[in-house]
Amino acid sequence: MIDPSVPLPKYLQLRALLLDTISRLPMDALIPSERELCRRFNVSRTTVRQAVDQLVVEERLRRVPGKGMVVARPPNRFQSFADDMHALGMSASCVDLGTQTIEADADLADLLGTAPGAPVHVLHRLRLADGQPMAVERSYIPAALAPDLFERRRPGGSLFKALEREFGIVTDTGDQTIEAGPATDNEAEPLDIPQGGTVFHLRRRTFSRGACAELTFSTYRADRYRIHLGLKP
Amino acid sequence: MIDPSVPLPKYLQLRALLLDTISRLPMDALIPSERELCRRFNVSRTTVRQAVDQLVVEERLRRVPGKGMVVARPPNRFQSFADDMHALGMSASCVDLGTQTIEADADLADLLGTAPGAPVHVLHRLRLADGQPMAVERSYIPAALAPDLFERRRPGGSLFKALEREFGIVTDTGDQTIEAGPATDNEAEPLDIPQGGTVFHLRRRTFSRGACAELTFSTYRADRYRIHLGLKP
DNA sequence: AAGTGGTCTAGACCACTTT
DNA sequence: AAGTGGTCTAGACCACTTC
Repeated sequence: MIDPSVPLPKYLQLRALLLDTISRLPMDALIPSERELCRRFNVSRTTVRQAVDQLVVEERLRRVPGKGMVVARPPNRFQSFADDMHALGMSASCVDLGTQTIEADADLADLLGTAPGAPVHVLHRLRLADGQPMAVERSYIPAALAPDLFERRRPGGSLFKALEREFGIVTDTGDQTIEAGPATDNEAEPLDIPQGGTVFHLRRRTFSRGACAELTFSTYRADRYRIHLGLKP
Repeated sequence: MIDPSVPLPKYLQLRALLLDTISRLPMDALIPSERELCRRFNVSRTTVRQAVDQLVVEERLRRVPGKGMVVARPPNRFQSFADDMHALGMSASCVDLGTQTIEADADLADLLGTAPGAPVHVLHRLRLADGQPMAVERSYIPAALAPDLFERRRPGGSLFKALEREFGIVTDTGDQTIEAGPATDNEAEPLDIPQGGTVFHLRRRTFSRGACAELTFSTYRADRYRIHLGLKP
């Protein structure tokens, strides 16, 4: 199970094994005790605690003194559109408006951190909440990270889930800029709002292990949408 | 220095001592080595590492293998308006438009987590960037937390700094909602924009040890302002 | 009473940087 | 060569929960 000869430290090997176990378990499930893990993997308790500590920081496990360790809710993944709408009590749906694969120009390459001219997948979508238009989105994904994305992706499904399940890309950080202003005619039409109506312009990048995995420009109807953020120092 | 009889664990006592040291040191300063701290405070290396580990997670310290431990940049405090503007390359200033102390109505009490009728300080400010109006803000602070806030606060100075320095209130979490829409006449006038110009409406709450310390409604000119966010899962 | 996580000790060897 | 952080061991006692 744990190979002392492998260059990866024992506690990280153990963490990976625990993560695999956790992912198959329901929330609040009790996992084996620290001392039991020591016996089972033949490592010291310090090593077990080092592995567990990290999972606790990552909010995958909770310690319960006197009881044991239980599986915690998955950490806040980046808000998918569907989750976002459900939190507001609305149903979410999505219409694909088109896909293509282009070569990155200088600006796009700069934002994605790829070489200029590198192939990039583009996904154009209309987001609906309770059946009414809420946003239009244009997503860019470096083709090197997900070569046959459009063949493997379930149309209308979550882009994040496809990246994670089909290509093993788990996003870990991101950045976002938010602007507001009047909609252009091109934007107003699919959103079903008057020309010049107020919209949010969002630009979001999400990163996986230091590389930009996804760049999305969204235009949200400001009359229907409100952004909620939790802040941590 | 470290008292084994006190109920607080040694590693937390040590963490507090280190935090005090760190706060007086410039960024990238080298602090004593782990083994030196063991000798100096007469604790085991495990205990030292436990204290340091926490400060590393909190981004107050960085470890440099082979070198030592250095003071890291202070963690992202909540963006003060001044910091926000400086990041955009603009100078920031502030004009106090008035202060008063009121009794919380039901809505305000709900948002602040105080009892209805509890006294609340209100601070009304105009924010300027490069000398031009950028935002108007209305801040509410439970008077119980900062009784003589208006006597002790430096006019035009940072509210957060005053709460921290004068009342020991350090904010640890927060939430924020962002809307966009046309400005009302009341808002447009001090911001020096046309009636109906696009503005951001921000509502931010910051918490200190579980209690709301501050509630601020801001109206930002959308033609000059852009929101930047770092995202973590 | 037995088991759990929480804290703590006193060592050890490694890869790395500095001198 | 000396010092540093990174990893690891094999114990220990405590407060707590469960039986």
